Amino acid sequence: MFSKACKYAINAMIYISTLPQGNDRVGLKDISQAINSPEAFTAKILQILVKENLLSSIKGPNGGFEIHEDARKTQLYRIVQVIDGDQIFTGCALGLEKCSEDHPCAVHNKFKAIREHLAGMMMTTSLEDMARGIQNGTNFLKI
Amino acid sequence: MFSKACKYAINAMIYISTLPQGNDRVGLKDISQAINSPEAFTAKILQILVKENLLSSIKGPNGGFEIHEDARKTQLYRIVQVIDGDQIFTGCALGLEKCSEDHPCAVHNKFKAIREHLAGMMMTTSLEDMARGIQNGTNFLKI
DNA sequence: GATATTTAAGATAAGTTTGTCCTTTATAAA
DNA sequence: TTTATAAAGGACAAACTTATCTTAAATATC
Repeated sequence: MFSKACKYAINAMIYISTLPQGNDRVGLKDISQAINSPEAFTAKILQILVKENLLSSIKGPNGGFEIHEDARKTQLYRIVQVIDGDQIFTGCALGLEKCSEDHPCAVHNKFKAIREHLAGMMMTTSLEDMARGIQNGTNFLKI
Repeated sequence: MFSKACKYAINAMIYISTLPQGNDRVGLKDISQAINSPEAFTAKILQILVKENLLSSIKGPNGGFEIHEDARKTQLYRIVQVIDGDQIFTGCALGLEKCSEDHPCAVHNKFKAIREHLAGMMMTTSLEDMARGIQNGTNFLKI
């Protein structure tokens, strides 16, 4: 469904969103430990998120990553879009280059519903929402 | 969502299912042309489907691939399972090794619905069903 | 039985994703 | 101003997927 990079991105962003605002600066090491991901690879992914302004970073001692108030409202849809592209939301399930209502692949209609279900859910789910489940111990970021 | 191998497998199986029963033997060349796929790679995928008895093959002159009556009732679910495994139907969306009701990932519940939607659809859709859309020109296998 | 045809199987190559390592840049603190 | 720390960036390596090529095996036709 999602690439590993994308899974790391989502978990990392949710993790940072669980930290108290204003006191949420956290280093790479902590992040990759919290989500059980390879450190250097995670760094690359965070770089992309920083460039896309979904996350901010501070270099130097006591540096790290922070996620600001607005960014905590980021939808999961946006993270997938930035890391994996939106192929999963818009692409043809059977790989036809030009799959459309006028020229539908074999499963076009059946998949439309699923894609819409997925996109809708991802579009209406924010980091904030997900962070809540982690904070109260209902949901988990690793193992 | 699905690997290329899996997309080729589904399209190939649907294509063979569109041919009239009893007169449905078709060669690799025709298949890969009908679904616009690389010939040698398609051959590898068909080999797997033959081994799994979803398809039968005949070597030699006038050889090719055939799909028997029962096999036309094969569900798309089965093809995905054979080519990609059932990770997509059962695996954790965020990559947790042990994601479950008791130890759910951040999106566990929201994804459950989508996975069930997908699995249900794939489980209730057969090659036969899809072949009909191709036969009457409503749906397409390439471009 | 010899020949031609077609799938099976194995080796290998190309491309992509995942992962690591090393150097550079920024910056806080001494 | 120097030093230490942490992210950024580039190069490279490993693993996996996709794709190709060559040889082997099976079989229909002559």
